[in-house]
Amino acid sequence: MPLGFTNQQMQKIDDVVKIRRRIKQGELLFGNGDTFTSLFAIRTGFFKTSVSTEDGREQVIGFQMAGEIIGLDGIVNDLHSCNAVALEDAEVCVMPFANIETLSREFPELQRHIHKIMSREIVRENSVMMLLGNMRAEERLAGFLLNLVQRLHARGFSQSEIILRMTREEIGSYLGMKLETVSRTFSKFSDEGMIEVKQRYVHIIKPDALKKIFNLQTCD
Amino acid sequence: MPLGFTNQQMQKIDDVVKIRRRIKQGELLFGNGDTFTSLFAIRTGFFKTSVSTEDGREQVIGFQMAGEIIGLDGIVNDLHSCNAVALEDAEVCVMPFANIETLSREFPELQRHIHKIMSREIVRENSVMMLLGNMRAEERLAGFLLNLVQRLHARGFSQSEIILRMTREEIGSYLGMKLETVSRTFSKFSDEGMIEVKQRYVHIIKPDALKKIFNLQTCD
DNA sequence: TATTGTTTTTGATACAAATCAACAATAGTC
DNA sequence: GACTATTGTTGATTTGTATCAAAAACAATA
Repeated sequence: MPLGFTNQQMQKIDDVVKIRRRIKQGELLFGNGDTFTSLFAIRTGFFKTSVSTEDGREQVIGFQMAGEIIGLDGIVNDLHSCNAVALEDAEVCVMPFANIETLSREFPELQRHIHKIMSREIVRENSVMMLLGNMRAEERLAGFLLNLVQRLHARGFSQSEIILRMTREEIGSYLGMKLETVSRTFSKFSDEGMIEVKQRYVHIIKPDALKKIFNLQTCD
Repeated sequence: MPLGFTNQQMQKIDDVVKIRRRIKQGELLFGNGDTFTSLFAIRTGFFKTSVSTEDGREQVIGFQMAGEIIGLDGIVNDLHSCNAVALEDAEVCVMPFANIETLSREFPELQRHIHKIMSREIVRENSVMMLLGNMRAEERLAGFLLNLVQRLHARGFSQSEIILRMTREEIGSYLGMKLETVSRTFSKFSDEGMIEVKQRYVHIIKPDALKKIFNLQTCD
């Protein structure tokens, strides 16, 4: 949340954010078709969001962690159009969107904040489209790992070690590849000494090598 | 624009929208790194938006037509992170975002409208991610054609005939495939009597067959 | 009308990733 | 601890799309 509010203002904002909800691992926070009333701010835990085709194929559209906002998809039609599943026990703030709108008419800083959150999500999805449309398996996985550590590091976790919260299949769905390819690519990075992998544990030994794969795959 | 405003309100809103700008075919409306000040409402013409990797690969992230809003990517960092190029001579309304924010604090309907526009873009990108991550060339092209006629039809154009504004290469970039594959897939649809193609002209003869390819590729 | 450049189509071949399959490692349960 | 289900790894093979290449269609310009 942005700073620069008076105590009275903070009180009003706190009121919007006071309802909490706990979600157990594997549970659905909201699903495709659910009526939309609230955005959710993740306090603790880890989520995946996904959409599905009629014939049952799932596309993971994002992995979200503490401090991130989910549910923005529901605003346009007052219905959610994706599923949000907790990948570990989680707690969220339930923020009724009507209240957010009212408050953000009162507080320009909050209004600006909401706009930035939505714009950030659009920009994020743009780069996922680049990843899915133009990159090869190694580039995708390198980009995925770099993005994940960067976000975890920003939250005070290690710069080089990750415990993955998702399966190979979920990573594959997000990256547009099959779980076997994810596994093989992990093994390849490991064989080349760039990372150390033991199931869900990943240690990034040569971040620069990953960066090189990610953004200049053609050179060198 | 939504209805339900008084004359005085409409006047204020009109003021935000009164600056026009003409963009010739091939010209850039805004580019990656440009400072963001305004959203653009397309009055006439057709745009593509795209992002690029350092090594020069381009990913088309959308094709936009009259009535659609572009520039939302710029809000988060006050910098544009994609390029918007006119694919035919175009005219846009330049809408300074600071004014939009001020006005939308005053008019809840406008505020709601802005939120819906951003949410709609997020939902659109979700379905593009599904397309890029999970679908095969035929499904992608079928989906692309159906989406395009649907949007054109909503604007009063034919339900079955399209003049494409973009090259095979641009379609391919959007759909995550090479121009040759786009061309071959067009030819395949044509051979099967589902569409008639002559360069940029496309006549959709069997929309149901395309729909079948698009959403139940595995069945049948 | 001829000329040049761009876009599109089509064919032959190569390759990255999918698929099919078997097994290993781990987690969860009785 | 044994047993089952889930998840992950690795190998062999297939396949869809990319790549390379050439020609055809079309657009722009002289």
